[in-house]
Amino acid sequence: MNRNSFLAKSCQFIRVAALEISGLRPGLKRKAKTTRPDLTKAEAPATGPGSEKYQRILDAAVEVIAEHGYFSSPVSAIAKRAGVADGTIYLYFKSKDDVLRTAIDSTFDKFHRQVEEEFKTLHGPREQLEYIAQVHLESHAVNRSMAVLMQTEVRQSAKFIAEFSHHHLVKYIQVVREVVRRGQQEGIFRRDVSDGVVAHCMFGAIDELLSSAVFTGRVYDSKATAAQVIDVLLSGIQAR
Amino acid sequence: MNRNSFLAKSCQFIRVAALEISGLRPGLKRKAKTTRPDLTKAEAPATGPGSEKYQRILDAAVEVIAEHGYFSSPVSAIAKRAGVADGTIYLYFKSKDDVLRTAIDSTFDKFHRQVEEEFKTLHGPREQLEYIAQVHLESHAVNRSMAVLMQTEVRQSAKFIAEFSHHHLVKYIQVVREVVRRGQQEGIFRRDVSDGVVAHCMFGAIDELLSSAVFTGRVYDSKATAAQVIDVLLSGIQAR
DNA sequence: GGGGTAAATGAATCGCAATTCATTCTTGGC
DNA sequence: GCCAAGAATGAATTGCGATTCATTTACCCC
Repeated sequence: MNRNSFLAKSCQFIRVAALEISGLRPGLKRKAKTTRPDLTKAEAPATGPGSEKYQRILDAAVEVIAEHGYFSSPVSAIAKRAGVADGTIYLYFKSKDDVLRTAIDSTFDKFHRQVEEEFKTLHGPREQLEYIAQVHLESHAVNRSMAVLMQTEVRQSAKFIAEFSHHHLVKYIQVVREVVRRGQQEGIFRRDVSDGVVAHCMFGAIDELLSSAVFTGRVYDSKATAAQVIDVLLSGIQAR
Repeated sequence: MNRNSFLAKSCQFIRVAALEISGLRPGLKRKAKTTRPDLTKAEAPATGPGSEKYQRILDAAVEVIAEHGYFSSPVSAIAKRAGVADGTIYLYFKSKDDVLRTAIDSTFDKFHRQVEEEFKTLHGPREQLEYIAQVHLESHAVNRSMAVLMQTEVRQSAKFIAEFSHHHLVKYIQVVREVVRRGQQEGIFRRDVSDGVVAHCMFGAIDELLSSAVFTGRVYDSKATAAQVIDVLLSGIQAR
């Protein structure tokens, strides 16, 4: 058996077909004529991180890789889904690795920025933990493909993924630990359990809920579920 | 960059060298002469699941895949680690997939048998949950490579892995849910949280602790950690 | 010690897929 | 309309790696 025989080979034509119809395939696009002239590298450069094609490739990569996994997703499949030629991807990214890395990085960055922003107005350990849990659980609804990717590829042992994505996870845990520690100092959380253990428990519990939702395709009410998880966890760690 | 450039190419010679020295390499083995005659297919058939070589290949596969990941582990690397020729692997297994599948299956089976056995004498929801948590956390110490494998490959999106390993996870969750439900009926656990949410939280929390231990290489006291996790969880779900 | 059987070997096959690059298209200025 | 310059293309290159199979080796029985 060769290594791709377990790949579902279909399903991709749908989106490509959609692109064809909407006239976004290169060589067919005509309507974009007005978008470039008026903004001179201030907004959307032709090439580079800001361009529309750059984003399209990233999105396509996330979708394809979520469906088939990194190693079972040929660059050609990503290119096809994005509606560009294989070689075009290398005008925007250094390598196949680089596409995945970029996608994951930007998602984590967005998460951290969001949390950081909210923390400015949201004090109180309990509320902060609730907020994190909720955003984490909501990621499913925000971008299902990305959620799948996070559940599957981020834990890969492939060195290049493991190394850089580890930083992001550590950062998440770090944030939760600090909140927990502060709660302990303020006397609202019990002090006889390690903040590290609590942080990992929280991350793990939420991640597993998300994971199960992702794999079974089940949909849930992220607010209600987050509330339950946090309720159990906080009841478990509140000072008596 | 080609797809294996991130592979560490070394480290493998150590075990192979050990095999060479101990004379286990085929063509060098002489001492095994007495082991076969006296047991006529009752104990260790030459080929087949019981044989020593079969097990050696499985172990080698687990180690190599834990180090490099499934898709970055050529069959030739597994063969080398096991001290057999590439082709030999296909005398014992249908394909590369089959080797991994077998390894994972047997580990899960062992876990479930162990839990089932212990449940015969261990009644009481609290004790049962504690036991599961402990065995789960101990898996790290029992076989580190296998623990790494479980953390990395089982969650792969590669269809052939996802499909069959999903059953095992579902079974784990099922067992925990039943214990929780019984606890709720007996009135020791609160009834306003879903048994499913609790089960996923427990699995997720433990799995994440394990995962972090596996990735950071940190060692911990599995009994003490299990106690903390279960303490938090049970405090969180105990009836008030 | 010879012959048959089973096990093991590893070089050769065959197909796939990352990356490159010579060629073609597009565009904006003249 | 014509001409660079920059984008985009996709066929060709290249190398890897799963699997096969003709050949070799080990072992047993007579």
